[in-house]
Amino acid sequence: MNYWLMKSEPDVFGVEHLKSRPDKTAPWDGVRNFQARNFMREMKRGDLAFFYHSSCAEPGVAAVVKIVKEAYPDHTSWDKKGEHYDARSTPEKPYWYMVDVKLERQLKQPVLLTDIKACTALKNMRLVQRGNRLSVMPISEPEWNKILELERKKTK
DNA sequence: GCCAACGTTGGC
DNA sequence: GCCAACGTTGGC
Repeated sequence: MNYWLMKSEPDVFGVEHLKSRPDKTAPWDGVRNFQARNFMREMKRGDLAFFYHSSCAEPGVAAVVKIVKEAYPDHTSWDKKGEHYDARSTPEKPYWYMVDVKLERQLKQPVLLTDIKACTALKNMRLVQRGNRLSVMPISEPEWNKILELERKKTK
């Protein structure tokens, strides 16, 4: 099993949106970055990911989600009227992919970016390295556990 | 295949 | 809203 972190802007699609979806499940569409796409294609059903809120007042990990459907073509890429349209992608030759995620649980207290930055054990995370802009990234098991530990500490 | 210009991300 | 840092594009 692998661990991941996936970023989304809560104003556009946050944990609250996911929660309100049928079966608390939604496609992770709109990723238009090769590295992020490739990571999504490596995801396996049952993998866990942190749902990270970016570009907001308090950026940080807000929830745990589970990958419930492995990578399949992102149909928003051939919707000409949509925001995520890309002429290179067609149903015959898809260019971009997405996975389905299901809300596992919302964190009792979000683990904020400031918390993560303050934690020496998490120094090597891609998330906190300079100029990081990747929206989907792998996380090591120790890092995964450390973040959950930070959650427990905050909840106390 | 290099690299400048451009657009985007995302924290502050 | 600013701007640093990065990925992508396109001219050569």
